Amino acid sequence: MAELLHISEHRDTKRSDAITALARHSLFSNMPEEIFAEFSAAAQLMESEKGQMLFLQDDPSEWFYFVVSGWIKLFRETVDGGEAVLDVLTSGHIFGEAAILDGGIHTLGAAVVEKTTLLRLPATILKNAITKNHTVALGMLASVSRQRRQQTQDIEKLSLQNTSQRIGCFLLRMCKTSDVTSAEFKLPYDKSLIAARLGMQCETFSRALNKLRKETSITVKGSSVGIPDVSELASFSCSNCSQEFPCHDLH
Amino acid sequence: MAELLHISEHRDTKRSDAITALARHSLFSNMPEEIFAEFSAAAQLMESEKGQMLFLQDDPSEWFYFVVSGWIKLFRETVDGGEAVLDVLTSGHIFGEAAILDGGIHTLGAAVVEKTTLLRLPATILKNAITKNHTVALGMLASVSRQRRQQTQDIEKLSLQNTSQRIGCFLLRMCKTSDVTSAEFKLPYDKSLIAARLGMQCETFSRALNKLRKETSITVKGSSVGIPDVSELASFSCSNCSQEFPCHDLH
DNA sequence: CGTTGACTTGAGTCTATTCAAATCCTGTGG
DNA sequence: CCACAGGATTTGAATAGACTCAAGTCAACG
Repeated sequence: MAELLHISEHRDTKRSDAITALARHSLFSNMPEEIFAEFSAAAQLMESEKGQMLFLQDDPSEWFYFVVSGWIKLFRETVDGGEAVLDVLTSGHIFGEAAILDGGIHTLGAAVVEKTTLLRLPATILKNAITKNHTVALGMLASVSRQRRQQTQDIEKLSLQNTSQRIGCFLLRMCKTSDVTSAEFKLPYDKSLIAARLGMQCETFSRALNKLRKETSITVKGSSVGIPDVSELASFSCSNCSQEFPCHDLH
Repeated sequence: MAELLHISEHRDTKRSDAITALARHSLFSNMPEEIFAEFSAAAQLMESEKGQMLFLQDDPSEWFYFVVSGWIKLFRETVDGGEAVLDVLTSGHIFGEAAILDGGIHTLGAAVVEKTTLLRLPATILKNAITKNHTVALGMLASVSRQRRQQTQDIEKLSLQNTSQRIGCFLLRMCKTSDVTSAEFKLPYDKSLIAARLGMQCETFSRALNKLRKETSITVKGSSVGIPDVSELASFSCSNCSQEFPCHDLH
């Protein structure tokens, strides 16, 4: 029993840490305490393994989720097997909440990309909170607006940039601050998933990354990327962007 | 003076008709009367000619607009001359309002596509109304959500459908009701603009439309389109869609 | 050490683009 | 009412970009 107790204590710690993180999310941070308490009481900590489907497009929405750690992809699947990856999310982001505004039906599917810890929250609480409380409605409005801006950018990029440029912009978004001149980092998830997120095949990704390596001074070794001259990469990638570097990450 | 008076009376009639139409828009229809009165008092009737720019991307947002009649395109322009058309709007739609949620800066440009009558409304009134009034905030939330759904669909289509299929879906959306078996109509605006809206060149549009004509039973003569068998066109176009026909028009 | 999955490379193909030229349409001035 | 200029649309030819399928390489893991 001691062992179980210990595990349970550990789990409780994890859960309360997760709720602390949840409280920092912009949708929750301005929320009246008594409403946040509802979410906090109902939140369920979940550990999910790679490949698990959390919901599918057209499912009725019962829950929405907060990512504590790990990676989640949002996607749409077509009748004949195609898949479009609309977004890939990690710690600090919520997903599935938009269904509340879409007639209670998910417009995207969500799947676990690698071992992920989530908080699962009842959609009804959020739905009621939006209806009842002005502050929550404004928070939701800000959240949906951010998504709209992000999608606007994605459409622009799909329409106007070639594959190398899209990869270049993706790499630039990995550079945390906007005023760095050089950067080194690891790719956040599999190349094949990055390819899907950018709307290309993985073979095309591989070749386009090679082209980017030839035409700029970036280095790539496995998942390690070096960008010795950020502005050089920006001028290669963003000539077909409407925005100056940096293409802010709009999450 | 009689003539002037007559014109002025005519103009007043047009303006009040426009305001009646405005009142039917979902953002305004549930609004408290006293708030709607503010919009109604401030609304300015505008006649705009083809080519006029209403605002550009990155402009500070002072106004938003309601389309009384005509056509408006929303677009982004890149550094080196490319343009992505994000949407094309007509009677009954508003645009430019999203800037209120984007830091007061327009994320898209707006241009008149053909002679258009607009109501111009001060952004500050809407901004204040959203802040002050819960119902207005909920209306705005519904409006932004609709845009988000629409963009999600656009991204899916850009990622997964070829040019002929995208045109096919566009034609299907022209069929007003979802249960028709056949339809005849005129294209709503220039083919070159449809091409841009669907993310392709006009030459490509022309060829892809020919292909669609060869592979389905649709007829095209100038801007007149006949669809003798809607379900046939749907099965050609929507095999790469995640949704069953009809791809609802989400405006 | 072999297996598995991720990634890369090669070859061929297809789709959409570019540039150029022809054709169609429409509004306008005569 | 007609001829015509200018824009819209179509067509042709060549090209470029991305995709598919197949094969090979690499690295992690049991």
